[in-house]
Amino acid sequence: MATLLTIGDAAKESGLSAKMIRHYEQSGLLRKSPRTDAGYRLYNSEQINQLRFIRQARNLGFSLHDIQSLLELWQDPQRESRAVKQLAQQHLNDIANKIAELQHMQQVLTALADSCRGDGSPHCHILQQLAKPN
Amino acid sequence: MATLLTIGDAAKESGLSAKMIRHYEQSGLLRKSPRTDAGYRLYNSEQINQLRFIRQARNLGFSLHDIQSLLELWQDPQRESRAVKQLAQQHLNDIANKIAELQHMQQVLTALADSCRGDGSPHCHILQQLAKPN
DNA sequence: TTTGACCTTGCCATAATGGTAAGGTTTAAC
DNA sequence: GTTAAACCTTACCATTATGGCAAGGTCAAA
Repeated sequence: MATLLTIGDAAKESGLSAKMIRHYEQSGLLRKSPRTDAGYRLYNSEQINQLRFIRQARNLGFSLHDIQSLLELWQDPQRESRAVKQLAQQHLNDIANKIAELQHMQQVLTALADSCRGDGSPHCHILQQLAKPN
Repeated sequence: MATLLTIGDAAKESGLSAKMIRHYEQSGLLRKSPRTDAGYRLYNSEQINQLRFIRQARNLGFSLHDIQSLLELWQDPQRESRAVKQLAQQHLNDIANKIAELQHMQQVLTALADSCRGDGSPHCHILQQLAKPN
């Protein structure tokens, strides 16, 4: 009783959009799914799981490139968890870098905004600072 | 003695790439610069300042769209600092949201990574979690 | 049989930046 | 004076992940 879903239902089940599922297939992240005679894609529960896997990895900010690796590791019974952890660690590194970058912007811009009256007068420290030769 | 710089020197002075300067011009952020007979773009010091302004705003993470507004405000003696501050505040909001999102990823992924041995065995809590129906 | 809700592919758009290619120009050196 | 290096020009393509639209085929229910 392998229930087969069309792409719209697969999308609902997985939380991805049908558009993206097609895109993942076309970009090689997913194997080509079987089709009905009319050409409709069909997904079984194993593939739905795979779609969920992708969605959850996307939610953690992994790139599709990394997700390809994660999928391969997932499906490889011989994998070493070392490899997975390394991907995660690398991604955590990227995340930390981005956070730091954003926090720096936040800090500088907050200081500028705090020193801008924000009233009807043209004087504005923010613009002044942006205009500095620095 | 209005010193005129070609785009390469303007790039060095401003910290932007020549490529981007052309792009900003073409996308309407900058007015078309005067050219030599041979068609080379020329920049005076006022324009160099404008380029620096753009670079500094980019460093704070403002979008080119916002920078267009900032430039217009900068050049408008009648501006109200209110408008500038509002742009800044909005951007700070976006920044805070992005940081929160990244921190959430960081938190979840850190917990997962911590519970993965990262050794030679295939068992991996990260993959397990990603594969969960949830 | 009709109609609405699906599905298909293909193309375009986003945001900001980089690369490359083919070709003209200027400058400095020989 | 010619040549070579270092510029400049435009135009096109690529990136990342996602969405939109259009034109057209299909399926199910009324």
